[in-house]
Amino acid sequence: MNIKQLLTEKTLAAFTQLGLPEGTNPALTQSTRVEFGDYQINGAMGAAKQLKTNPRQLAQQLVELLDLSDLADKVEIAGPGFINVTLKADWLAKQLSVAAIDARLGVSQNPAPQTVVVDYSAPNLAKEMHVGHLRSTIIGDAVVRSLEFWGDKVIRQNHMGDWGTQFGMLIAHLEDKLAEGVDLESVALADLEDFYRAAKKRFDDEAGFADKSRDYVVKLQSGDAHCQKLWQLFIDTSVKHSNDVYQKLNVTLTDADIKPESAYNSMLQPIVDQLVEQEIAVEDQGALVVFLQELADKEGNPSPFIIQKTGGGFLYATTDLAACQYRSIELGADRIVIFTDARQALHFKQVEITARKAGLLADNTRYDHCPFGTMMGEDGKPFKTRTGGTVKLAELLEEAVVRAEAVVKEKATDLSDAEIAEIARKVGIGAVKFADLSKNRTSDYIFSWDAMLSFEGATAPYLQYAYTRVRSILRKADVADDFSAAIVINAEQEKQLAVKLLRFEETLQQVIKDAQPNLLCNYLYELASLFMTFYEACPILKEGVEPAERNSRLMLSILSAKLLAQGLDLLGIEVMERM
RNA sequence: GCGCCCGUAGCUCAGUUGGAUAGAGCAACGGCCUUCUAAGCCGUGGGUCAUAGGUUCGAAUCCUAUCGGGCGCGCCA
Repeated sequence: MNIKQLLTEKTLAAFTQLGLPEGTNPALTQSTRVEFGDYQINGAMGAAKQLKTNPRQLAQQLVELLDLSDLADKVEIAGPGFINVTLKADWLAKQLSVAAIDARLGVSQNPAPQTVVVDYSAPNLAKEMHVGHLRSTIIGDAVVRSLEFWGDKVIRQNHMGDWGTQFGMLIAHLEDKLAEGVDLESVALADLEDFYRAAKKRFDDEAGFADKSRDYVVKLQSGDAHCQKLWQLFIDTSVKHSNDVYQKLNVTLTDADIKPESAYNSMLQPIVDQLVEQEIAVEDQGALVVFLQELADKEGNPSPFIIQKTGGGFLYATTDLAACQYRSIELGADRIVIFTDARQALHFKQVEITARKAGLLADNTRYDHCPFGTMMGEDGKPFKTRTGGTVKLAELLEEAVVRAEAVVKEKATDLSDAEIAEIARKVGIGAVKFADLSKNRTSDYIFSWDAMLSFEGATAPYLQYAYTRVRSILRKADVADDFSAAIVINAEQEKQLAVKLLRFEETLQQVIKDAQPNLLCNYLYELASLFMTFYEACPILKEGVEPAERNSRLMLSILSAKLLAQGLDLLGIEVMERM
């Protein structure tokens, strides 16, 4: 059930009857204030402007043509030409009855499933995952889950960085460590960050090490068996580390989704040759460059895009072009969605333009680079820890669980240690994820331990708590999930909750269209908040509640619980029976 | 120098394709637990939407300029 879509269709039909030009925007939105009803049609004003007629008169004509008698009990014209629609309680109740017993909770079936390639997480395997990787990983995963719930075919792509120049340095260092007889797992690669730092120090300070490193990159990329073997050891360990983090984060990525940079190796030379052949790339100062007039500055200087270095080396530009071809042509993607930070915006514009010119990206493949801001410290400057490093993601997650456990222990007295540990894990991880997922800004964002680990207010624990409150009632009432009863909406709190419950699909559509899970976070918070208000105001199992009212409210509670759990699951946040 | 993103309450942020009186949370203050879990609920205060122009019935949203922040601009990814 998508009320907005339903009303939009009806409004458009009335527009057509009025003889308005096709494509006139009905501008139908959720009402901004309760006293304006549930939905408002703002399109009459825009249309009147085009036709140079009186907006209120046009709105009047529109209202006469609009037949909303089955679902609305008020359709009023207000102000300069707003049309306010107030939904009928009976109609809402009927829709809710359907949704409550529906496996998809009232969300319609995707009429035209698409193949969507989603590129997210993409850690650099030379280093340990740090907090900067959080956004791409969990936003991407939330969008993936949403797309799959809607019914699209999703192909996850973890574009891991495993082929860069740092690997020469790491392999050289690893070789020396192994020669010293150091155990690989427990010592050498136990802490990837330390290992990287040690290698980097030698690269900067130790005579001959830098040359050896560069030599090893060339050997690695040209297929030297020894280098590849060492490299593989390193990659395996690093991937294992990433998998640990994914598991802790409740992220759906698996080894099957890994399509690292190295996987495109054999495609690079042919693509470069093709671009030269097509005269898209030209030689300039020894390198092969694509000059993009589309991104020229004011003076008309085209934007340069290097696809092959002097000396024949490839760059990430080349790899990303190969990824375009693989995803668009080979996988047949209708849409490619890439989650990286905003610093790469220009790069991906260059990739798209070049790939389209060269036919590496089909015309009917939509290419969405979804950027997000750079992470800043609490002082508003680029984020660094006191020691100048980064906060490890694994460390943040551990801290979250520890802090959550302290709170759970304080609040809950009748839970076993095992239950406490489980709740702390879900609450802690959920809090970290929700704190990040609920922000939309494409601008820079501030990393703060306290904000990340807050359990009060608009946080995951608030939503989880709302869920446990409903479950507690349902346990007490001893009703099954398929409990069915007539829904009657009387109280204002019931009405507000009812409308919100029926807006899940609207929200889901928006999340998918814009690749913005924060809209789902907002929705779920509002849903939980309205449930809390309903819970406080409308007794269910207390004495004096008529059976019909009790059962109706139980129905609202059941659907609230199901939607909260489903919505949180799309965000990769777990719920629990009690906390 | 050129380009991209951004500037909303003390702090962190929402604000749907331009809509009515700009909303939450935190912090502050005042209420609410003998009754469905107080990680909660109800209420109060707090804003020249960076600044100045412009477009129009209507601008936080669109355009221009200025100031401020971040980032990017050829052989790292």
